[in-house]
Amino acid sequence: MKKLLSVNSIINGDSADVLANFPDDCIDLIITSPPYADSRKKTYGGIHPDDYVSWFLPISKQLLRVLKPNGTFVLNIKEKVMNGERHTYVIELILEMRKQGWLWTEEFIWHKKNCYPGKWPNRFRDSWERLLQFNKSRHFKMYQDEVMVPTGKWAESRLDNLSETDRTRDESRVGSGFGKNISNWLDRPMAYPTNVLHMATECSNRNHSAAFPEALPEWFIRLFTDKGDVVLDPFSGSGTTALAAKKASRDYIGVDSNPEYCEIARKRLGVGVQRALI
Amino acid sequence: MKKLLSVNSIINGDSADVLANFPDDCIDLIITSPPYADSRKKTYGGIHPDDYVSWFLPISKQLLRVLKPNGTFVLNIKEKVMNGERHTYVIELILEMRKQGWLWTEEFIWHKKNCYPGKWPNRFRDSWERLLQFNKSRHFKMYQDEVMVPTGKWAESRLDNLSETDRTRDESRVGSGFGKNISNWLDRPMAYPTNVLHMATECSNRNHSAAFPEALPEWFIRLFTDKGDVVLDPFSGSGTTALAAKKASRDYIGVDSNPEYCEIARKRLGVGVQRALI
DNA sequence: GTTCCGCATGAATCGATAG
DNA sequence: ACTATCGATTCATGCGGAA
Repeated sequence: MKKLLSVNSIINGDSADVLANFPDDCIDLIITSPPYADSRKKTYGGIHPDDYVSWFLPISKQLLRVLKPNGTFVLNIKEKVMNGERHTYVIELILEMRKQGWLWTEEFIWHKKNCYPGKWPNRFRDSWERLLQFNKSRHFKMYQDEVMVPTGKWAESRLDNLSETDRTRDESRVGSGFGKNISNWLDRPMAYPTNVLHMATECSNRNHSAAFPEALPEWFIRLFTDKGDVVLDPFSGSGTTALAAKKASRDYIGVDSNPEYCEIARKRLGVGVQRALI
Repeated sequence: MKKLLSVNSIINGDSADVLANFPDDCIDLIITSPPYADSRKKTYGGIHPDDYVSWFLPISKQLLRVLKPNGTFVLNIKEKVMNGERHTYVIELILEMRKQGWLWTEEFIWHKKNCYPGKWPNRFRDSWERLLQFNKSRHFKMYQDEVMVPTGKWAESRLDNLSETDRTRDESRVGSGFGKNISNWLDRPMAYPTNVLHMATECSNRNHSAAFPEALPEWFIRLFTDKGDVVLDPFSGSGTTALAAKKASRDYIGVDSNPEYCEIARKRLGVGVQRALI
């Protein structure tokens, strides 16, 4: 039976099941922030940390199958604290995914500049998350020029004509790799970024829990795909990844088990249900 | 046989052997940056990544024994790239150390603002390292007030008259949590830091190559110890940890297998060989 | 005394070449 | 085939000398 791929749509269903109907090697970039262990119970059912790896492995197996050989999988994840310790399910997951055939190419750090407030006697606020990069082969697409940033303070301090306000505003843009007035940068020296991304979390009070800021998938989409490529988010939630893909003229596929989230995502994307054959 | 502890000294020898002669529960804080896998071949012999875990476990076993129940172990480490992938020895080490009885309390990120330059087709510059916090029990000493930092907005609003150079210097102090002119901060709002530390590596030191900047051990020493406590670095190298401990009025013990590094460290510390019984 | 600029210096990584 | 060595690439920082 010929398998079908629904492009530019948000599909309601369990990721493992939905992905099983996708053909092989059809996705250019997977970027997702899966439900964290034992959190968001109301919407996803709450996977216990001890069960997290065995829950995720069937999905990552499908992801490996549907990803093109030169594609990339970016997994946003962070381990919970349990009994005063960081749980080990994330690092166990890395080891198990490598056994499935994934290459663990890199670990980016997402530094959340405005992380959740709070105070505990034995731990500071958690202001970073992992962005694990997995690949199917060592030869994957990467367009580094798309995410270049202005050089650091060393160079900026020698640009006398900039006002302090301008400089501050520009610095805040450095993290995302691109602002709305890129023209300001055209005459500035540019450098390649590092594997630490400085991005503030979006604290919008929508009906859904915002997993990550739009700038995050946008950055990886520009880095790892061409226009017209297919971007998949197997836990699309409110559709941030899909929206970033659409804005960047990429095709998107979102999958989520929660029908209400799917509706919210479709509204944000301004689409009904479209189907296309490949 | 009663075991002896040499306080305020740099001991030349293999860590596992030297530590075996320490009494139980005598160290308040261990902070170290062990030789990274397959690097610094000339001075340490170069441990192959595949052998790293089995090489380190006997040492971590001794460290667990000599650490006080309310003490802390901070391990600075980062995995190498091998065959296009991040090697897994660090995350395997975490799992194995937990089997030894260590609690993996937290993972701090050291964001190296001035990381090594370079360009590759499939990877950006690596600008962060892990600072793994291990403990013997859930009830460890922690003095959060000692590392509070000024809140973010002050630079823009209150210090407009400062030159860019001055401001840059002040900002660089923020990462360490304390500068030489703390008086400047006294009237500013202070906040607790997060688990991301922004520190530049010290790159222009002539005689010795320090693994990490002095501000790094200084920060953890203030956070996890009282004055008079004993700080151990089982891979002391040029003695940066010991120097930070001495400046903070803590006792120190450094161990290094390289006699020349031991001499450099002793010179920096301004000591010969002192022995003290406990 | 400031400010500005030049320069050396890194816990790096890849791909090609040589044994 | 598999390992060891080498050249090319690249940029934030702090120091020292100059304006």
